[in-house]
Amino acid sequence: MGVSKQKAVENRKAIIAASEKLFREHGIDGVGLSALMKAAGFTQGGFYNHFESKEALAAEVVATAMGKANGDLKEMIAAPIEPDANRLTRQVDFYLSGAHCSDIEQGCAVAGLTADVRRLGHEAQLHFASGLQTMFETLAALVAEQRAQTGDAEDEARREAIAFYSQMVGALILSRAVASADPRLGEEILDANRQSLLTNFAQDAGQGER
Amino acid sequence: MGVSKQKAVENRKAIIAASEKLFREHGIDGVGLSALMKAAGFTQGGFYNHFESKEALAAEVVATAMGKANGDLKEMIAAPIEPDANRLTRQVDFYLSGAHCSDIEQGCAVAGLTADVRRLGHEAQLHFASGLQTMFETLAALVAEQRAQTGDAEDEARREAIAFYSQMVGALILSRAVASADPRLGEEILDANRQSLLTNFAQDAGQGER
DNA sequence: TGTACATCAGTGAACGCGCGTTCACTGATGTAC
DNA sequence: TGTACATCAGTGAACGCGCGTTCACTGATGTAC
Repeated sequence: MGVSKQKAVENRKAIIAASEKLFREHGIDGVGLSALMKAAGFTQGGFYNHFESKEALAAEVVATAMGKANGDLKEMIAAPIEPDANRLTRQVDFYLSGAHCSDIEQGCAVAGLTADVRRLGHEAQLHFASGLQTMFETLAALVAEQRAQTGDAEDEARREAIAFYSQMVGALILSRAVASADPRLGEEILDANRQSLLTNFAQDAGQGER
Repeated sequence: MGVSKQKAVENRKAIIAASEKLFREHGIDGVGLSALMKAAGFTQGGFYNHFESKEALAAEVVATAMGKANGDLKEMIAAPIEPDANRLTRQVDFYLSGAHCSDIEQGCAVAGLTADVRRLGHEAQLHFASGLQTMFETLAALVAEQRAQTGDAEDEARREAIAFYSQMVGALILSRAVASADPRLGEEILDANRQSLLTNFAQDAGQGER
């Protein structure tokens, strides 16, 4: 009831943030507007002061989630690292850790949203696709750097980056799908993929492709 | 209005079959019972003659879908093959084909259901996990056969099978997620993974895995 | 084999409920003079 | 700087709608005699 413009902008962000968590956990069809608004600390009627529809909110949620994921990745890459450490290895270890796997609300946005994106509106799908492009570009640079021989095979680096990321996402999603019914299998999936990824991408610097 | 027992059993199966397609396409929260029954050729009231609840139906759908997927895979493996052909290669080519990618309703049940399983009831999750176990076992045998040296490294074959399948599923799901918004990216994801999988799993028979 | 009756798959209307969305109302914020 | 008024974020009740589920009813199937 009477709120400064600045506060209104903050509140809008709070709705998006709360929605992202709930969407990831329960799916977009799995939460109602009243639950979203309540989680953000408001009553449901105010929703339409900020968004045109639930679908419009979903599009913004996807956009900010992808932006954040890309930001996090770039930050991690920019951070200093011990000279003999391997960034891809570190990325694998983090991504396929039990902690990341069980933290659906705050973990990787791609893994948390991929399954639902297909059923969202066009705008949300565009944001997702463009966010994924950025992610592949960042990872491709990382792979190229890892391979030392930067110049020659940019396409190859991108292909590897895509395959690398696809496997990570697949592993995480499968592991989460069985985590409750068969926790041991869930961990086994993470372990097997960690080992495979390290062997195929992170360690054999530029050796065995093709 | 009076139906033989045999016909009733058939009708029940028809409901499960129709539900599987609709669940995969729209998610379990995305279709109502009236749509499910209508797709199977009935009116909605009859649903509870066959199932205790929507959740119970979902559990049966997951069970039959996983059973069918495992049956298909085993059948494919049992089929004769030219002496120099590679079953894993053939599997990759099929799985990551554009046709399979766009056929969500009839394609791989795991890829079509994985994302929703986490939000289903316990029974459905159990069926999914046990179906996935079977799939891994079948694939591990295939990998072991491929590696020629069957005896020594059963664990290794299973690990590779899990990683192999995780990457395939991840690729398919990511590709589907962007297929509408960015079809070229969707195809690129399939291509990059196909190449990666062939390099890492199907071709270098028993060479580079520790 | 024929008749009488119980069963139960399928129908279609109805139930309460929560959904996404709309609306009249409020009052502090921000603006005009 | 002070006063008067428009704005608009937030409230809470209401809307129609489709959901999952229930129910009385139907009539061919299957059973008992």
